[in-house]
Amino acid sequence: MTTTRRRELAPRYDAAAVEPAIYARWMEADAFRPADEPPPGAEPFVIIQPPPNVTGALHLGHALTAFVEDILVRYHRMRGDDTLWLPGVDHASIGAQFVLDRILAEEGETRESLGRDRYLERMWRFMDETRDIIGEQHRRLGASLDWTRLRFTMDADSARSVRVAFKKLWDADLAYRGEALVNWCPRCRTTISDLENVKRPESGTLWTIRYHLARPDGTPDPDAWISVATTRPETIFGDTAVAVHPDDDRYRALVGREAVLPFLGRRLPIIADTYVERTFGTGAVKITPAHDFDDHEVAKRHDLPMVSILDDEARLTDAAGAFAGMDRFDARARVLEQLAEAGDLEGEQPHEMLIGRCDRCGTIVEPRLSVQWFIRVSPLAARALASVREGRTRIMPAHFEKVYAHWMENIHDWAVGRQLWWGHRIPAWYCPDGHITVTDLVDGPEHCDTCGRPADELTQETDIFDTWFSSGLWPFSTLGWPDATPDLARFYPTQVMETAYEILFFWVARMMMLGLFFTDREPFHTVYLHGIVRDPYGQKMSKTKGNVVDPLEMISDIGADALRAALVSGNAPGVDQRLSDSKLTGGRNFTNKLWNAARFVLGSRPAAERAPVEASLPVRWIRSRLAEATERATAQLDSYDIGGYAGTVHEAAWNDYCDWFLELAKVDLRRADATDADRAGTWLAAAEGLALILRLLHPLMPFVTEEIWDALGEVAPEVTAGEPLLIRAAWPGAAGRDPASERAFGDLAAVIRGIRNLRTGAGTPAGAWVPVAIAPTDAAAAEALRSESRYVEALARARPLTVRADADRPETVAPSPLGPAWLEVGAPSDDDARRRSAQLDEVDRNIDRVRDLLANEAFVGKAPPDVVARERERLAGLEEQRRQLAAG
RNA sequence: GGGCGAUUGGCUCAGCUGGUUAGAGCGCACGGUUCACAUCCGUGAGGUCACUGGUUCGAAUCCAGUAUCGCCCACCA
Repeated sequence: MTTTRRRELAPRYDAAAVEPAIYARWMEADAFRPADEPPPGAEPFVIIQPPPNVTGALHLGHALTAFVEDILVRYHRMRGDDTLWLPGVDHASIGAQFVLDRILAEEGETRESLGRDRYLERMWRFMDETRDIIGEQHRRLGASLDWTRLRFTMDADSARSVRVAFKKLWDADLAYRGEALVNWCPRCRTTISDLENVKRPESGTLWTIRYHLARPDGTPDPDAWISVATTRPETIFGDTAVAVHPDDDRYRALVGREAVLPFLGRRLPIIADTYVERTFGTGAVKITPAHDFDDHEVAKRHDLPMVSILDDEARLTDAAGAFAGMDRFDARARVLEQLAEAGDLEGEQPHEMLIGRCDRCGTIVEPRLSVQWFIRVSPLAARALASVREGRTRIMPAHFEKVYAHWMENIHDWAVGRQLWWGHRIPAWYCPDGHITVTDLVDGPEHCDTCGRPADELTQETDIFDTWFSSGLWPFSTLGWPDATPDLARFYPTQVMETAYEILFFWVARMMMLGLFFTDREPFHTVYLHGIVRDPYGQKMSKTKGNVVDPLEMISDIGADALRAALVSGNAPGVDQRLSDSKLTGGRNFTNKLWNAARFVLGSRPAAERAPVEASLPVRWIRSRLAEATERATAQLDSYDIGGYAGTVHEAAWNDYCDWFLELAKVDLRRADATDADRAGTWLAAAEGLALILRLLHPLMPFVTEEIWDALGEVAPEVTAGEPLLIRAAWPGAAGRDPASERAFGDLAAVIRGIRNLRTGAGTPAGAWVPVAIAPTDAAAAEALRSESRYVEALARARPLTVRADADRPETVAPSPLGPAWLEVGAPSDDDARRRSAQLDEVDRNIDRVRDLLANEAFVGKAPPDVVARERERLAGLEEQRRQLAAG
């Protein structure tokens, strides 16, 4: 005699207590780390985590990224793939400096007061304080990252990858130093990329200013002028020409003459260029080559001088004469004032325009001429584009491939230098003779590559790299590149890059370009882009709007599993989603449902030994249904349809297993005439079903499933295969479909639904037992009804259930494939009659439709045979329904 | 100015390469304190799939155009 073991699950699931304990158990079991050797024959499955910023507090975007990746990783791990999910943290140079500068300000220090070395020391201390925070937050999400491989973009290995990469680019003539116009943030005091220069419409003013024409002696003619329109009068000091459209009759005579620049008296040629819009402003444009991208192009075409007038903090330089030292906006006011006094301010009007602001600090960005390091990207972009065009890397959703292509085709050289301190310093050294030496040696070059001058006469470049340069190497630098490490051989190229579509250009494009150049392989074969998580009204979440949902708060409240279900359900790649309370509640309710189903199963084990027993129809049915769910879920995960997978397992668990199967199982567990073996068999099937559902659900809701698995394993190790940890359990196989049982049970369920329907129509109290009769359509139906009657009775609360001929049936029946069923109680009401006639009408409409379809020779002739056969079958079913409804 | 996407019941969204009577969750109505769960169960109402044409035996799905909304890119100072 064996004793039946039980383990009680708490009446309520306490996520806040369970989740940390489960995570600790996984860590203790070292469950996230791939085996030391790849399992024989196993396919690799590798995701390199997009490294969150070291300064970043966890937001829903991180959470969604982590959830999608964790689902894929847990799934592949269960499948036995050689699975690695590698975590990282990004040093976020400009972002980190922004944060540290604010802290320093509170301490009464500044970047300058500390100087580069002390500033960096301070930064490293700051890093030590903050580096682990984001990882800890990811652990609360349930992210099963291999923490033993945690990487930081500023660690020594990354630094070497960066140096080696840059040296290779330099040697291949893909890195160069040159003068160009760049976006300058006067507050961060660095160059920023086009992508970091965020342009938004703002209201400004368009001023009209008179530039007097030059008389032969070079002095301004008080009676002749050309009026130019500008939104930035302070740039006047940098003007080197005035441009008009070549076909503009108003100005044709002036082309070739000269105007005089106010304040400075510089003579400006009046040139013709098609860049000028005749209809805008006055049709004449002041050309400021050093502070405007368009003007810069014009200047290059016309060989104009370029005069820089702004310093690092956007104060005017000596080039502005008396205005030198003035802030750009103060200067604007003074310039306007003085022009007005001189009578040369002709007019002003409000003007809507695009203003570029620094993505980081919001300061208005200033185009500025400077000498910078660039990456020549066109050859890199060509390869990166071909990889996607030719399908070696797929982007999901697919329409982003067009966006990607468009960007790659119009790409400009990448200004990679940043005038910041926190980051990887560009490994270039200058010799007094002007030679440049680039090296990947950690201590710098031994001598000038060109003239051999010793190292102590060389000076290193002070600029650092754009953060995205080290990020662009991430898929392989994290695995040991440039060394041929075992990890690199084993895990590269990776499989999936999952990230927000917002950083397709920032990051994905750069990884593609650099990955192909350095490794000759696409760094991943699938790019999964997720959308933005918005508030219930479709607004972007932001601190200033106060509509931010904090994932950690949600986790304390409803648990990580619930948040995962809420965020992932119904989510499609590339589509923004609105996160509402009802979704979050839905996630919480689902964990609760699962918990309670498990409580029921664990608590209802009959005190009997397991014995072989013929499986009941519900048991055969649920096995088949779960096999089908497994098949679908597997296909959906294989095709990265995460939302679809969540829907599939949700429906299988809640609808099929809980609402139908467990109710049916109760019938057999509780009926008085069941044998011990029957009960044991039913319970075992329920436990097996639960175990299967736990496996299917584990990637979505790892904590609650793991906790239930633990309890289930104690009670019934035979269904958990003795595997103590669900995270290590095998993903189920999809075999076991049983169409005959599905069909048989489908018929029975139709009878049950029909009777429930009649009850509601008749206003029968839900708890009341009602006598029901059913007239089987044939002998097989009669047999089915008799052998399965107990299920119909219990689920429809129909007792007694009589199976007999329909001689005495009333008009109101519930038609079903097994025959019409009716309540043997009370007299038919008016409602009944209305229902019946509505039902008849609908059936008739459908019969007509299908008959017409089948009478259409074009349909029968051209539609595939299986479609025609299906319609024939449907017609037969409808006609049977009609017979049953009408016979009364 | 270019490009991309969206438009499906009150709300949020699924509906892949065209093939049952277009689905789900929430909300709503009605009925339920049956010993897993009221964070639940059962039943139901509610949609001419934005509009107009076209292709097809068959269109929410493919094509063209229109309208509205959203996003990205871009050199009107």
